[in-house]
Amino acid sequence: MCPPAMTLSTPVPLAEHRACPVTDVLNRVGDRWSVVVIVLLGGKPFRFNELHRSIEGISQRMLTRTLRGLEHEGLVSREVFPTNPPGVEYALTALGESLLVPLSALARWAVEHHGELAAKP
Amino acid sequence: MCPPAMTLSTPVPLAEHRACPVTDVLNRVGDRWSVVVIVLLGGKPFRFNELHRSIEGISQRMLTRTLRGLEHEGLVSREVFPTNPPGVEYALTALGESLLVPLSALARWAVEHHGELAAKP
DNA sequence: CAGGATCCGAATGGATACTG
DNA sequence: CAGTATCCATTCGGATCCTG
Repeated sequence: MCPPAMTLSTPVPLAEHRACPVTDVLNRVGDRWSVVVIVLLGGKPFRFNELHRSIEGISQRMLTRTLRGLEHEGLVSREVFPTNPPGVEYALTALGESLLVPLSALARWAVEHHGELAAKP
Repeated sequence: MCPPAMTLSTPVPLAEHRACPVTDVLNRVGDRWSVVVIVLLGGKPFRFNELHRSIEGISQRMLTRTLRGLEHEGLVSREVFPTNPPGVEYALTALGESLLVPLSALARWAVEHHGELAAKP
């Protein structure tokens, strides 16, 4: 399968059938926290605990894992300042910023149509 | 937290602190198959087994569950034709179609920047 | 054809305690 | 401050068998 767009640009690495780009991106960013982090970092760089305080409900472990994941995928950069106590600053990379665009569109849809989705109970 | 956009429109149902709209939407649609199904149905209505054949790798159980979820959230409609053998047709609702728009933007980003994401191994 | 019902392994994610 | 290390519950999702 895979969205129409793919048929335009597909060399397709059949070797080890990787899922289609869309599925792949969602597997990387579609977890519980990644998008939240990206959107926050879209506003300004954050320090670790600053992020921790800003994201309600996230555990320290998950924040670490999420950041490591995003960093490792090239969406977020991590800079260490060897001050005392040490400071670490996270920010979006250029790639991360580019992802922020379509993500913002999705966020807009979310706030606009949020009420129309049926409740879960 | 929650993206800037939220501060513009937030009545906030504090009662039972539901996550922010963005997180909520991602929890509903950010699973393994929902987006794929939505994008496919964006092209035309599908019958059950037609979908099953079109989505490589999905199990019958997951297709059912995904469709039930989307239907129950108001993103997909389900119409039964009491023919013999019976036919069931799935299509996007108006809400589903509206979601397709930002999703397409994300899909476009995916196919364009797919190669830039670092590999996982 | 379009599913419902079970079973089970794998991945996700929270809580907690400890560290340079 | 910015993590790492464990432990454990829940969820996700595939495989398989069965039905109107």
